[in-house]
Amino acid sequence: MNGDFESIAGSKRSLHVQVAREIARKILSGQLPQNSVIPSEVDLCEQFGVSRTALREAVKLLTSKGLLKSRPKVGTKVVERAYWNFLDSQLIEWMDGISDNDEFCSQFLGLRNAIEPEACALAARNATVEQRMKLSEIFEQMCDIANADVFDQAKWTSVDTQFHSLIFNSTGNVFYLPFGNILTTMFANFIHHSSTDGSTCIEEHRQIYSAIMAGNSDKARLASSTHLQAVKDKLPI
Amino acid sequence: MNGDFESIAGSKRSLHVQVAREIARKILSGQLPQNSVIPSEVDLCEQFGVSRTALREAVKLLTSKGLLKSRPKVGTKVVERAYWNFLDSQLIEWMDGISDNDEFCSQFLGLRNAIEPEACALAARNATVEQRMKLSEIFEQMCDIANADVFDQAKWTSVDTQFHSLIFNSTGNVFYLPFGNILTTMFANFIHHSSTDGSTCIEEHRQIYSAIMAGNSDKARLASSTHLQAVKDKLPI
DNA sequence: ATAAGCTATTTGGTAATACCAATTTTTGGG
DNA sequence: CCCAAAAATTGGTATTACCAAATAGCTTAT
Repeated sequence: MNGDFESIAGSKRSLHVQVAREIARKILSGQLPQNSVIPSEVDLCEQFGVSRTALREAVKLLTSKGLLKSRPKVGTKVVERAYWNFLDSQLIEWMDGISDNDEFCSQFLGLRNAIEPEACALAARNATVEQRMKLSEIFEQMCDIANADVFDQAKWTSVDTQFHSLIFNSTGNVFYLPFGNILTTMFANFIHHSSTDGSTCIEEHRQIYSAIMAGNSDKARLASSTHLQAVKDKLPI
Repeated sequence: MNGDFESIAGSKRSLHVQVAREIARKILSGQLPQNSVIPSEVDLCEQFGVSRTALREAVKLLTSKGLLKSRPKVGTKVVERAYWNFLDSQLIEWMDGISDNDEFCSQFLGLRNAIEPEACALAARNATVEQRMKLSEIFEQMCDIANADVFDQAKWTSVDTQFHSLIFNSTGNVFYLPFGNILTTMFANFIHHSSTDGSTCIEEHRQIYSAIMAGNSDKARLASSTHLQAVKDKLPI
């Protein structure tokens, strides 16, 4: 029984996910270089102290995220970074502590900058009646939290996440759907809202909300851009 | 031996991927409804004529793409569509023939519209010297193909894919990397270039290329938007 | 020197078994 | 008759052992 095993077996999640996370972090951190061949299945089984089945499931998981590629006889290789699926929520979670947090959040904002204004514009045009009703409901909650005497950070993050996710879900475009989950993951793991966010952001959100409800896509796009610019100004870099 | 088995065993890809594809397509087409519980592992093993291990690997693969979620005793459930990762290349491939092709391409263009202009702008600012050299090389090839006596559609698609992928890789932002693969997958599976594309598009690509090389991000963004508008005008819807 | 074929290695796939956790059913007391 | 505790059932989790397929690199024969 080696140390690696204990640390893995003690945790909660299913075994192969834990093994996958360990390997993923070694890849993401560069400890296992791109194009290098990782140890054979049996070696890794010994190293992690798990069965071959569990390890194989882990390798399959990483293969599906574009981190590994297996071939008989050759072994399992780390594929080039260009093929890693950074738009996978689980992979994003695994990034925790790997790269500089501020830089990572800044890059994510670079993605939001492209996606969200357009998503808001599409939502203004395509949101269903049910989605508009739900958005109203969520916005009401945002107001309540922003106007409360004591600012509840956890609640704000939750509602903020729901607000932006619902917009992605209201675009009527399947390719925008995943961004809701990515945003949720980022908010939950990397982005820490300050206590002043509620009061200052509520007007920006109101602009987005009103434009979408009014079906004014240009105004929605603009309001989203403005909001993201404000978010950017708060970032350390 | 039932029919399902034969059709799967005869194919090329690894077994669990084939099983995963079968199940995925049933989910994507709505044949297995959202939130429904799929048959138990042993039942599915019989149905597909594969071992429990192979089926489990398939389920794991689909879980990682957000299509399924397993819990002991409860069984394996199809999760809601909002959680499906439509930004996964393999999932996109599996969509073939499921939804209306023109509509699907149109929606994809809706994504490109958001992402690519910003990617071009970032690339203009952040591309390394090596990346700029590589982009030059690719653009040269585009010109050659466009100016050739007979238009080679396969070559054009290949080079066009490389051109756009390289731009995503040159943004210096990890969240833009996966779009290169998504675009490659879409070009290979869904988007069919007409023979007139080469001659008409080359000037648009030149605008993008020049702006990036000149480090003019605003011009790059605009050139990309113009190009995508031209692409849109060619779509049937 | 070269091409055909062999061999060892590494992943791919199957089957049997034990285990654990959640739900459902049974059972027994009030 | 009701309710709660305990037992059986069910379905995913994990391990083990074994065989098949693929292939890089060596060997051997021409």
